[in-house]
Amino acid sequence: MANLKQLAQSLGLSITTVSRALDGYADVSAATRERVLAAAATAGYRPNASARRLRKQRAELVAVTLPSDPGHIGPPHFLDMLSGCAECLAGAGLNLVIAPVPRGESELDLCRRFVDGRRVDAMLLVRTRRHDERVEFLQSRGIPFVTNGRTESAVPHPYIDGDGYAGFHAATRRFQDAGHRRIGHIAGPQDYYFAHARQRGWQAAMQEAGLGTDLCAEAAPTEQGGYIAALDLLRRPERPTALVCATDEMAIGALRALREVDGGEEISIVGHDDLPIGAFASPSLSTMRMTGENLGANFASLLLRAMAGEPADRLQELHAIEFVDRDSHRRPLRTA
Amino acid sequence: MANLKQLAQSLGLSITTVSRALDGYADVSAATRERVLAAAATAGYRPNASARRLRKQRAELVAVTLPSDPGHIGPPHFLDMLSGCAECLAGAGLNLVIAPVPRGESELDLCRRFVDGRRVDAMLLVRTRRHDERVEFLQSRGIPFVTNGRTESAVPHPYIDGDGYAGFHAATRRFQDAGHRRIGHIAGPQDYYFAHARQRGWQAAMQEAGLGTDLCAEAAPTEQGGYIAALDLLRRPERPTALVCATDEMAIGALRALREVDGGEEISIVGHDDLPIGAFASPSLSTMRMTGENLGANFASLLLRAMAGEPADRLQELHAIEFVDRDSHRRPLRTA
DNA sequence: ATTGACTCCCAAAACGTTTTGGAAAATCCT
DNA sequence: AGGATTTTCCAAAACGTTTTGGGAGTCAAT
Repeated sequence: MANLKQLAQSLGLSITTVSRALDGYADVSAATRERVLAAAATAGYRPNASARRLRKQRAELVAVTLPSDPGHIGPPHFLDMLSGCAECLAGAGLNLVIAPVPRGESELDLCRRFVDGRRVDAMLLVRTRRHDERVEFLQSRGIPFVTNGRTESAVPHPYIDGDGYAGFHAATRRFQDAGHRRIGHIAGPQDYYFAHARQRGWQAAMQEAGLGTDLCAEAAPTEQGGYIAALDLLRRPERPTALVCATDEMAIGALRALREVDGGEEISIVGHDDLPIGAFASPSLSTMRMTGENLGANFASLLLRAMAGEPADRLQELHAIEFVDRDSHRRPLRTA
Repeated sequence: MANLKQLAQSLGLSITTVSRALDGYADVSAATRERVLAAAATAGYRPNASARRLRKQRAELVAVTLPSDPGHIGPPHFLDMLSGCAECLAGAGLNLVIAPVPRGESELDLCRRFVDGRRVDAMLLVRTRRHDERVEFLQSRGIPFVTNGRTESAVPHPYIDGDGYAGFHAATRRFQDAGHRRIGHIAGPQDYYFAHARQRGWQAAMQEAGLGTDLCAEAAPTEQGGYIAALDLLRRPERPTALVCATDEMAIGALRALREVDGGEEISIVGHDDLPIGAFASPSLSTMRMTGENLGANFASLLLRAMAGEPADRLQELHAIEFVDRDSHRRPLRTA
């Protein structure tokens, strides 16, 4: 309610002493500290955030930019991740602001506004592109940041990511072991790193097995995109017997295509992300997920370490992918 | 890059004049304004946010509390709403911080921290409860806020909400008109206002038609909750022929139950929220949605008006619900 | 009595902006 | 020419905190 001056006045102490008492400095006697603490509690005193920020030259804020490009803002569990992240940051006195890109402005402009206006102490980047200009900008400014997803940047930066290449390689291999030879890939936009890595994983596994890599369709990372891409693949002369989809959302769209096309229910399919809703799809969606608990908290603690000055190359976490087996990946393969 | 003092020095002007030139005051000559603007542009000057906030006694921040209760944080499209909201607020110079409730702390404590520490100028509340202590607290502090969802608070407060009562009443009526008599309701937690309103809508329609209201099951507002509730209703001796579900997520869970139970595919079902994924469910999910474009922007502009001092009773928006017809609500009714 | 160490406290500066309350210079009106 | 008015600028205060650089006292050792 009140400010430091009033509190000090009511106690007959100086502002300095009250401030230091509250901050637990040693050069305040135990007796006065008690007195100050009690008075602060009954007055409901909270230091004015703006004043502290100005004095300490720290905004106590972290921004995460939200892409607003392709209809969808990101996977549905994305907010859970942000929430876990914000909670962890709050433990360090930092608040998380979400910064969607306004129309007519680029993601880069947005970063510039936040960084150059000293509105934030650090940034979080999600949905990284293979070549991401935001990364270059933040590196040039020397402001701490962590990305969720890698980039092809020449100079290393902190990131946390799942090993999509290995995951999709393994998933494709698994289909091959089950006897599939025509394994299709429903890919996300290839300028996103995650989409490209997943496609490369599928591609490599096919090539290693001496199989063709033309059963591939790229689309928006949404249910609608997956639906369209699946229809495309199903209409080809050599129709796939199994589908590896870049995301669960795309896989769920593809599932509808499979239901609508004759013989579609014989086609196996697997997604990625482990959306809760996948368990309730028809058939229930087999998928994969990044290992590890609480991605959000992990993301946050990487950022805290980056802010503490730890070098980038020690702040790169690549997590293994694990399978979540349900029904959709093992539909009876009709041996043609 | 630089600050006002350096900029002024390099121009041979006073801090005052530079500041006023940048803010477009009339008492600075056109010539000097040009000069200042040019210098500021090349220097990449952005006013220090903390300093301005301290001086203007405004945090330029708005917080939205995120409930972290029942596994799910909210419907999947929730982040889209927040994003639209944040974008609109940014147009007014306000940033949106997301504030998940840390474990061991109540939503009320969280509000207190933000409000009493002057960390925010206003608050947004979502997932309101019928009796919501956050509302009472914010009212007692006199800080502007808007809720997404109504409450049963005695004193009026700004809100934006869909007319769930009318929507569920109409949906139930519709089933009755199609010949259904045993219409079940899958309800959300009744301490949430939205869940209670929707249940009351169903209940009223049933009573008006002289039908019983015992085909009701309450569960968590998730796919899993809907699944469990549906199984419960399907096991009853007098099984429902149609289901009205509080949310699309619950409806999607219920769809799985219908697939697993004999004769389940004869049961009609409708949800609420118009999740994109509903179009890809099997069968495609009929649903309903609040009318109006861009809920988030609407939410934000209500808040801006509240901050401008407009009285609460002029800031209450109740939007009609419209049907989104797909396949699930008109499955052939076997006339028993 | 002086020195040194230690304890407890405080005045004042600083953070970078916005705003108040003029002051000087130029212009206009009789 | 002299007053009134307008134009253009600025010094200084204020916002509320943290931190710097001591300043009194007290106590023990010299």
